[in-house]
Amino acid sequence: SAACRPEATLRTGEGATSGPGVAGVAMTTNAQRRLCVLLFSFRSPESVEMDEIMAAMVLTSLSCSPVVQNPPQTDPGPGQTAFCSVKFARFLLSFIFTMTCSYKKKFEVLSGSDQTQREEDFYYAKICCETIEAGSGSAAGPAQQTPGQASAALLTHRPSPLSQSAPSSFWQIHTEHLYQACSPVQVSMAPRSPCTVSAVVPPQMVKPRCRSVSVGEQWLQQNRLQPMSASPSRNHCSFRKGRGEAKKCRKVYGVERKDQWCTACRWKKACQRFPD
DNA sequence: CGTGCCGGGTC
DNA sequence: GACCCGGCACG
Ligand SMILES: [Zn+2]
Repeated sequence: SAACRPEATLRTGEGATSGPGVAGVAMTTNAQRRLCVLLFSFRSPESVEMDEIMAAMVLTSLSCSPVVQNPPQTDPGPGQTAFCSVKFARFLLSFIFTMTCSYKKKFEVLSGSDQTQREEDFYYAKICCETIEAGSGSAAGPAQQTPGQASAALLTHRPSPLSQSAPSSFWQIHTEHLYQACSPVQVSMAPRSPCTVSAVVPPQMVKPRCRSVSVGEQWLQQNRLQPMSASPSRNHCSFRKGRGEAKKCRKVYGVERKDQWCTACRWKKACQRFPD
């Protein structure tokens, strides 16, 4: 019922990603809001402008989802939390897409099939968030396999004392390539919530391939310890104007569609739709 | 040079 | 308040 409802169904391009365009991204969140599912497929980008808009929307809804929010453990303040979640969401998206891209490429090489024309292949990524219990750090086992699916990657990220800005929770990203099924495929979500997402997958038979990567490594690399150079302020988050690398309304919508910018951007103020 | 946006306007 | 813009700091 209302246990799970799609938060966004959209198309996105290379905006928040790198590599080939991404068409059709659907996102759902379960009742406990601990699990998030991205369903997407690839294709060659056509309308780059539209794609970038949608990519920004995916980012927004993903970063707003409690799956990516920082659990109220250390409570670093509202501003910092928002910053971290947006940044982490951006990182998750690009990581998932690039990883799926490389998997897709590798599969094409191995199978010898040119799949550039195949834009109906659907992939999906489960993003699980389990708050860490004191002591036992072992999370529930990998997501159960469903007929018609093969594991493309199983990613995990565990918090380390070095990762200050990373959410202090257990992360499990499970991306899968859907094939073999001819008609609507059911994607099961959390065991408790009876939420399902259906997608039409082309009839096709290929052999599955597995690989696993660690998302924690890259996250830590990209968010190395803050330089913390001679800074007069003793406040926690006092990084200066480092021009946060985020697509703002101007770059997303373009100057010609200025009427779609948020009011802050229209008034040359700090963007409030895509904050850093 | 394009972009983000602070400070400082006007109505 | 809403709205506009010069000018500067980034990359
Ligand atoms: Zn804006």
